[in-house]
Amino acid sequence: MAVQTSEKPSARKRLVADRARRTSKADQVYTEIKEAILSGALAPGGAIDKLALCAKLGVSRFPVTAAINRLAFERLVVIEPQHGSFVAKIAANDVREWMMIRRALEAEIAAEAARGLPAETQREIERNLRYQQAAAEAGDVAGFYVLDVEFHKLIVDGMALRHAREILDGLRSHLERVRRIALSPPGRLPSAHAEHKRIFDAILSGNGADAAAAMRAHLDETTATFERIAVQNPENFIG
Amino acid sequence: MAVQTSEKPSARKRLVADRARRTSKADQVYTEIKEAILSGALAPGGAIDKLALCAKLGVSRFPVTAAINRLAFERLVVIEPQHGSFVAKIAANDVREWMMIRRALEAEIAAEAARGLPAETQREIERNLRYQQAAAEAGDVAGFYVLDVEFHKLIVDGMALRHAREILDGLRSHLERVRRIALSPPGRLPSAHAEHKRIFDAILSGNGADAAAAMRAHLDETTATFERIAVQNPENFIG
DNA sequence: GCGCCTGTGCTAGCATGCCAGACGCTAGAG
DNA sequence: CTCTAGCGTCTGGCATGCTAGCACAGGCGC
Repeated sequence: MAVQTSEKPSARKRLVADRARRTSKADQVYTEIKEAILSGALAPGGAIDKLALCAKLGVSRFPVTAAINRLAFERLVVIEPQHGSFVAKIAANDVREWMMIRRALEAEIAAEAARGLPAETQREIERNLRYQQAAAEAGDVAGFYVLDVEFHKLIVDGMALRHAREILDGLRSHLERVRRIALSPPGRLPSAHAEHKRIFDAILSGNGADAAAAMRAHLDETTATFERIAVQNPENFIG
Repeated sequence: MAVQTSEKPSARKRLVADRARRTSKADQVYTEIKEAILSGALAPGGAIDKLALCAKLGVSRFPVTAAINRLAFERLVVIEPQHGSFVAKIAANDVREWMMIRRALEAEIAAEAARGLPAETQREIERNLRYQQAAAEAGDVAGFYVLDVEFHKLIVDGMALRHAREILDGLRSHLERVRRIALSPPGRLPSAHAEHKRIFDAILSGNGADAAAAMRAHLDETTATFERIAVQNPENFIG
């Protein structure tokens, strides 16, 4: 089926940089499935039909298998040999542990940031905080969430912490599934914005302990929100 | 043809648990290569010859490709499409970041442990500390290292933190490569044992802040050791 | 009527063959 | 002598066919 219309090999230019940019089919399938899991289109515990995916995406089983293996590695899917692949379920205990890890890491990073954050990053965070305020005042929950995620990423990226960034992204991808179940109440927005501002001010003041404490307080609030979601939607959780 | 004397179908017991125990060829290859990388048999920057591995392990390219993909996912190897697969190099900056993440996580866990560690775990740690003392007095660097790793794992496992355990194992696998380059000087052993004991005592005392501080102090010392290794063996590092 | 056994339809795991891209060497042109 | 174009060879990416193991259901013996 899949009619491979191979284009002309025209340009013989050696673009080594393209190697990084190049996106394999396996990558595309990976992104596709991950998106579906995070958005909830594939429900926790649901089976993943490889052949249907092959047909839908017009690729062979190889890229699909590779993608699912990668997702299994980051614990978003569970592979049962000779049986099937399933979207991982969410345990309430896991949510607590993920948030504990986030708290430990981000508090440490906030303390580190207090010892010096690039000026460029500072400007970006200031802009982000202004947008947060606007979104909070408008009651734009979805918009605020995007800014919220960006705020946390800006600090990590500003400190050029590649590995911490990857770990936190992995945690967030799990937590994102929980958040999808129920958005925070609009009333939470102004306080979240205030907490973010407190973190940023502490970082600017150069007091690492204060910055860490502010980050801890903020993430403890977030954890409480997740707990509420779990309590109010027990059908989506195990344990 | 080949009369497969299928054993007695007797045992009809469905051992679902076996599914988890089952080890695929890809798993075996993965373990094999990872071991080679961590032990230094495959040097940083070195090329990985897939076909040689296929021949050596008597499998086709499929399990090897899957294994290398997994290793690339945890950043132990780098795949350059249409070019080759190489053992990841070690950057001095990465070592600092890995240790920062360890410090943040393990300090948090120590604080958590101070709020209550299972009695069984306490006994195991006490035993471990006695062995540490013996190894330190005997100047058994290699033996002490095994106990050192076990000490840190015991605390995490005692708190039943699966995800933190995985993250820390991943970090340790990277750091293990650095440590292989140069073992700690024997003179470090008694102080390391003393630091471990201080951590454990703080945990038992129930003071979370003390436990976290003790863990931080210990890991800062360890970081200093890594820094020395990097300075004394610049040829093994980039950046 | 009940339970074990076997057949059937699924799955993931694996082997293999082919393709396209990236290097490196060499030969030929300037 | 130098530079470049081209070809050979190596690599990873992908498609596809086959194997083995699990689950479930229906048939056979009891």
